[in-house]
Amino acid sequence: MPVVTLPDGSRREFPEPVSVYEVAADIGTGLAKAALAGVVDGKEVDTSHVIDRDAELAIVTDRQPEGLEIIRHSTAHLLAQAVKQLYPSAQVTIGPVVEDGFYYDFAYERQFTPEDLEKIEQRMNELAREDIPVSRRLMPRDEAVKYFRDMGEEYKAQIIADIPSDEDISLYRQGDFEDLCRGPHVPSTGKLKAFKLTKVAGAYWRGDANNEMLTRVYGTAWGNKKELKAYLHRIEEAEKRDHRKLAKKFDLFHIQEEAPGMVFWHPNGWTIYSTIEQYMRQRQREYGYREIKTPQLVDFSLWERSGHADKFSDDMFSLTSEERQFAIKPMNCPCHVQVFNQGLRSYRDLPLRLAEFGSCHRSEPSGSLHGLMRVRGFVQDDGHIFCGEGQIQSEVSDFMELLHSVYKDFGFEEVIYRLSTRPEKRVGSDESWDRAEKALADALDTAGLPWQELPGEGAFYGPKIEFSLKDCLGRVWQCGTIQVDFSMPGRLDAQYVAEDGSRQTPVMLHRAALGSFERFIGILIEHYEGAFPTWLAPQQVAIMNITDRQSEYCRNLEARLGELQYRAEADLRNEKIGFKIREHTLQRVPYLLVIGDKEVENQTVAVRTRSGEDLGTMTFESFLDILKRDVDRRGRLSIENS
RNA sequence: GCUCAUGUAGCUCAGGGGUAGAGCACACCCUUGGUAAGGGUGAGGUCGGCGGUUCAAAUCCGCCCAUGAGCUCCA
Repeated sequence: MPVVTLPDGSRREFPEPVSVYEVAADIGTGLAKAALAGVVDGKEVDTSHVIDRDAELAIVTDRQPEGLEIIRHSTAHLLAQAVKQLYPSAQVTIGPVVEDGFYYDFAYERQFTPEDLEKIEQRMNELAREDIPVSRRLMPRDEAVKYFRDMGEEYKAQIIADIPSDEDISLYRQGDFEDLCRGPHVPSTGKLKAFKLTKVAGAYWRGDANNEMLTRVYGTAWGNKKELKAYLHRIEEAEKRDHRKLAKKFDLFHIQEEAPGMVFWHPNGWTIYSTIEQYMRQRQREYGYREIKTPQLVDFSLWERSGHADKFSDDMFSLTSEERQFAIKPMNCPCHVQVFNQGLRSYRDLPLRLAEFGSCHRSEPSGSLHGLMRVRGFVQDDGHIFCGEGQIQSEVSDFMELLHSVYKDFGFEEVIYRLSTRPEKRVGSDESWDRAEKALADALDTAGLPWQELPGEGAFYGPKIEFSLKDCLGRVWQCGTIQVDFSMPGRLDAQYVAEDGSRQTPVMLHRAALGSFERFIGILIEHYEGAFPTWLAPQQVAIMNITDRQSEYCRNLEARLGELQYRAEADLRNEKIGFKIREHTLQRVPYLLVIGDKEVENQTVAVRTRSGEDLGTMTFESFLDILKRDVDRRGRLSIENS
C-alpha cells in the first residue's frame, strides 16, 4: 500500500503498486497526458516505472528543465530510428543532449547531405505521428555487447564494453528500433511535437582527431511549437548581430584571401580600436604599469630557451634570413623578461609591472579561424608583473579591481570567475603551488567574488584565474586572465638581489583584461549590435543642413566639435532631410543635428538621437553639455556609479 | 588540420553548356525639400584561381585558395 508524497506535500495512498502514469492520471487527465517522466525519491524514471512502496514523487512535464531534456534525448532516439529506417547500413554511436537541442553521430559510408536531412526529418515526423510506445528492458552487459555486435552495431558494442561488466544495461525500444540508454524517455513518440534538424557536420569518433570521422546531425527540440518558433527567432536575432555582417554594414574592417586570419582595419573600426587602446593605456598607467614595446621578429633560440618551440613550433610563423632562424612572436612574455633582465634588479624594484599592446601571430588551424573571434594576427593588452611570492595576492587583487572597472566602462556588469589549479604535469614545488593557489583563492574571497575551481586545468607553469563576461544575449566570453608563472623567469635567467644580498628568481604574473583587441571588439560589436556608446562610436555627431543656405553654419559647427576632440561630420549633400536622418540613424550615429534657417538665425541646433528621440532645439553649449556627459559615462548607465 | 557546404557587380542575391541579371550603393542631370527612402539617365562583371572535357564552360570534371557550419586545437 504505497503512500505517494507529491512536491506540494500532499499524500496519496494506493491499494497496490502503481505506475507514475497512474499517479498522474489519479491527479488529473491533463497531467496524465502531459506526463513525460517522474522523479521518484530524487531519481528520474519513466512514467511506466512502478512505485511499490512509500515514496516522494514529482511528475515531470515539458514545463520543467528535466522534461525538456527528456524530450531532447528522446528526439535524438527518434532521429536514430529514422536514420536506421532510411539508411540501414548506417551505424549508431552516441546521441546526447546539448544546449537547446541534441545531436546524434552516425558512421555511414558517406556524409549526410542537407537533402538527407530533409528526408530524415520528414520520417521523424511520420514516426512521431504514429505515437509508437517506448519501452524499457534490462540486459546483462556482456549479453548486450553481443546483442549489438550481432546487429552489426560495432560502435555501440564498444561503448557498452566500456561499462563495468557487473552492471545491467538498460535498453529502450520504440517499434523496430532499440538503443542503449540510461533513460528516462518519453512514454511514446507522440510526445515529440516540436523539433527541427538544423545542420550536418563531421565529428571525430570519441572526439579524437586520430579517429575516423562520423557524420553528425544536429537538431533542436522543444515542449511545443511556440517555443520552437521562439528559439528559431532567437537564432535569427543572434545572426543579425554577427560581427562579420555588422563590420560590412558599418565599414569597420575586412579580412581577405591574401591574409587569412588577419585584419584590415578601416577608419571606423580603427577609431574604436585606438579609442580602446588610449583608454587602456591611461587605466594601466593609473595602476602602476610601465608601457614598453618589444620586437616582432625574434631569433628562434629565445623560443627554444623559453620552452615554446618545444610545444608550439608548428603553430609559430618562422622565417630564415642570413642563415638565421627567426620566429614572429606568438606571445610577449619572453620579450618582457628580456627587458626585466637589463641591469641588475633589486627587491626594491618589485613589483615591476610591464605592459605592452603586443602584436602576436600564431598559425592557428585554418578551420578554426572565425572573424575577429579567432585570428592569426592579434594584439593583446598584455602585462607582466615581476614580484616576490608574498606579493602575488595583493597584485592579483589590484588587477581584479582594474579589470572590474574596465569591464564596467565597456558595459559588462556580470563576470564569471574560474580558478584553474595544478595539473599532473607541472614545474615548481608543491609548497609553491600551495601558496600560489591560496593567494589566487584568497584574492577572490577577499573581494567577495563567487568562483568555481577547475582542478587540474592550470598551466604546467602555474595556476590561473580566468575572467569571462556575459553579453546582452547571455553568451559567455572568456577575456581576462591572470596566471602565476614559476617557470619562465628561471628558464630565462631573471634574477633580483634580495634584502640579504642573495640572488633570487622573481615570480612572474601574466595578465590581460581584454584578451585581444580583435576579439574584444568582436564581442563589443555583437553586444551593442553596432550601436556603440558615444565614447566608442566612430562618428559621434552628424550635422545635417536642410538646404544649401545653412552649409557654412554646419561646417562651422563641425570645426568647433573637432577642436574639442569630438568626432563630428557635416553632411551637406543635396538630399532631403528625411533621407539624411534615415541614413545616419541606420549608421547608429548617436547625435543628429538638424540645421535649418531657424537654427542659423537663432544660433542653435535641433538635436535628434539615433533612437529617434527629439531632444528639441537648444544652444550649441547645451548640446556640448549633453555630449560631454554622454562620453564621460562611457558604457555605464550613469556617471554616478563609477 | 578533418568533414560537408559555399564563392556571380561595391553590398544582398537570382540564373545556369550558346551575347551576364535584379534591388540597393555609385556617377551625372533635375529637384533646395523641416525629422527614417524625391525623380530621371548612366556606368559598372575574364561569374575565386589553375588545369581538363567540349565546336562552345560562369555552368560539367579535377586540383588549389578563401569563406561558412561543426569537429580537433587554442601557450
